[in-house]
Amino acid sequence: MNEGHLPIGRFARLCRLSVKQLRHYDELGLLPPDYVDPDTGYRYYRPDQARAAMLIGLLRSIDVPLPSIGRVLSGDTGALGGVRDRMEAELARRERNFAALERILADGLPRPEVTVVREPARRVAVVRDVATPDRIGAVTSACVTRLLAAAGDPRGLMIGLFPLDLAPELTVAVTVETSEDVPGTSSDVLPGGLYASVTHVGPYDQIPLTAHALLAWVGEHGHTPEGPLREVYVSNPATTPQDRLVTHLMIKLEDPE
Amino acid sequence: MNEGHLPIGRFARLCRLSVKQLRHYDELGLLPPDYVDPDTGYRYYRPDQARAAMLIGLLRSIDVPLPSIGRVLSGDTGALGGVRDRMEAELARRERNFAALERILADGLPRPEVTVVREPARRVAVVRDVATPDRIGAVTSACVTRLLAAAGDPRGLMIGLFPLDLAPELTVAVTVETSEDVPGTSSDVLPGGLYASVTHVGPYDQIPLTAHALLAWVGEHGHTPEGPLREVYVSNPATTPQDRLVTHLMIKLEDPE
DNA sequence: ATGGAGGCTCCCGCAGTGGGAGGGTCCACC
DNA sequence: GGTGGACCCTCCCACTGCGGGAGCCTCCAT
Repeated sequence: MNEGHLPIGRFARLCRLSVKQLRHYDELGLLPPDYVDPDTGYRYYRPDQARAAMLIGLLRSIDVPLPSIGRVLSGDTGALGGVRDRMEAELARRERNFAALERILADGLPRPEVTVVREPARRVAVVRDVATPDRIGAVTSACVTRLLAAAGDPRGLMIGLFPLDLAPELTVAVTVETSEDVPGTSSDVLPGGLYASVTHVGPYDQIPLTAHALLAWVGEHGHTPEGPLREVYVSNPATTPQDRLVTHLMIKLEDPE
Repeated sequence: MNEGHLPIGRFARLCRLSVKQLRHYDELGLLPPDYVDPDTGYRYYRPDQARAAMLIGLLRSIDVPLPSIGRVLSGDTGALGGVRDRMEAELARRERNFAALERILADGLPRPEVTVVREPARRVAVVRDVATPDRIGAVTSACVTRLLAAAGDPRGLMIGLFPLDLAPELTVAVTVETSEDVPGTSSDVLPGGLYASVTHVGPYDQIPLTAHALLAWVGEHGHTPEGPLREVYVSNPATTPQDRLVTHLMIKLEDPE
């Protein structure tokens, strides 16, 4: 221990962290003091450790978890990239949800018109994939692309199928009505019967809001939803502005005995 | 307890929350079940509670704290606005810090050129205000506006003063050199002496990054910073693109004996 | 009547601190 | 060479918003 050493409080002020934080980072091995007095336990830092401390502070300010910070500090150059990707996704999610909140503030809680319709059974070509809840949008559009590639120019509307349980892993499917087998897809029959249906107008990433309202309606009217949620993509997203995209959301009701 | 009642698991699936969450919200009084069996403790929900449950879910998805959600649910119409404001500030902060991270990814940790300069004492007109850490930017520009209004067209550069300790409440000041008293401002003398100085080029909200680097330099060179951080606003933000804004950051060093 | 799904309470754990108790140390000033 | 006050130490508890699991009870369809 020599001249330049700083006790923890002074060092904390220098790098604008709290004493508690520094002790915690020491415990985790993120930023061990240069010297610890074996008798008193006093921590002493070298001033040039401030740079690392400030990097920690910056990364913390964008909510990078401490273990990732550890990886960055120990020279894992790839770690920063991963951090950035996660940040980006997180920011996007925040913005989406923020938009939903704005919508609620403007229009109040959505209570869209729900109708009960009788749907025929439909023979469809299906493309499936497994997604995590935050990647539903991306995986679904990938499925759409694959289905379009396989089925060519479809006559009917495409219908997305999404499980009601938002499990950590869920299988999404995109279908289109067809009379014959389509290579590269599997075939299936969507059951007919009574469906509760609601029309969502607006961007796809605000569908959950309307879907929730539909589920609430189903509950309030004493029905039990059955099977996956259907999304019928009425508009062409390539030619329709986001605000005008029309999607029918439908959920099968239990058969009236 | 009657027909329409749902046990917790079914209700959870309906409104896409976990059983744990519902129990938690019950404990907090956010969403008490319609009926609790006094013998078994079983919770039973009315289907029309799903709408409230989904509102909770939506608000949680944007990280609104449960107590705030409670206020919204109990009809505090102002609460949603407050929520939105906090969300907005939070998003802005994230974006700022994200930009800082991008910068670091691109350029590496900043290690700008620090020089030691001798500054004369300056007689200045001062406008002060108290800010919270996240409102420093706004409060500072308000001070600038007030100072400009009081001092007219200043000859010298404006200098901002910011305490080094980032306390929850801090006093920021904006000054401009003057030879006579300026009504509507207080007068002060900025001490002369040796300063560590660094030039920050870029948006004002990335100043903390460079400021930290300056502090780190000061520490590494065995100095002790003294007094507030100075920011000398060299560019005119009205006519300079953000990326080219030049600001000198300076911190007084202890007097060499 | 029985089995399995689903419910209950209670306790522990997480991350990343803040707060505080209870006690030892350092240092500047007298 | 004291002494007071600032500073440091280690523990422990609290928070938020849940998830996991133990150990037990209840509901309902067969």
